[in-house]
Amino acid sequence: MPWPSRKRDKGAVADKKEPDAKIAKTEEETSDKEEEKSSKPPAGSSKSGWKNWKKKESESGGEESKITYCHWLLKSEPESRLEKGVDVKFSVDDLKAQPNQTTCWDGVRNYQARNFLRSMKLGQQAFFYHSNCKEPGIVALVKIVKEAYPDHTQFDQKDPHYDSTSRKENPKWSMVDVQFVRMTKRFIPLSEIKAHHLAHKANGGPLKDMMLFSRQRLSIQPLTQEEFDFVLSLEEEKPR
DNA sequence: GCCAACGTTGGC
DNA sequence: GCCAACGTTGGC
Repeated sequence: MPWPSRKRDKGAVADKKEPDAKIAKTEEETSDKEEEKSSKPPAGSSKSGWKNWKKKESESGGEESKITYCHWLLKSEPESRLEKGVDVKFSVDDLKAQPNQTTCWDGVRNYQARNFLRSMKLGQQAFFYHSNCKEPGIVALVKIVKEAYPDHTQFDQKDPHYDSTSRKENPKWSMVDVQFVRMTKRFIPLSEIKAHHLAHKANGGPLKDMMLFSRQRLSIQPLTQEEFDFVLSLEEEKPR
């Protein structure tokens, strides 16, 4: 059976040493300029949360457009779907079944998403999101266990994400390795996140600019600390 | 399965 | 560089 491929396994193994990540420094034209990097490695964990959300806009001293991202949301399809004859299904259960519960996040073929991938730092946490399925939403927490390095599937003609225009000397696409951390205490549906987003947009709140809604098709999205904390705090609430 | 959103491609 | 055609994503 075809392996999941959207982002999947195959070589993952976190501590395998790769010659290193030689990210091409190409600077492909990117379609955006956002991305900012964080810098503090350990993503903390959260808890508390959103009590400080209000300050975000006012603080940041003088430049508020300098948002720092240190958390992520990774979309993956939990239901089977063929892409060039290969099943791209990769659910959180598939992730948990990997050696070390770790996988390489390959197959990303969008420049903006790739750039975010390249700015990910070791130890940062991300939400594992199920998309294109009956119940879209967040199911688990994962963390970055290996920073960006060339995505080998771009050179594999049999891979659905093969890119004939990419050269080994200067790979266009990158991937990171991510490891399962834990399931969220409950499934956090998109509908619920969206309801909060709409409310925050109207009245202010941490989710008012969440990329899930402004860049709906991006498969790799950054979250601010406030967004991450707020969303995570939802796991403590009763499902509505 | 439909279709809106939106990224990419390519003619000019 | 503009923009229409086209392809993909992903909610519903």
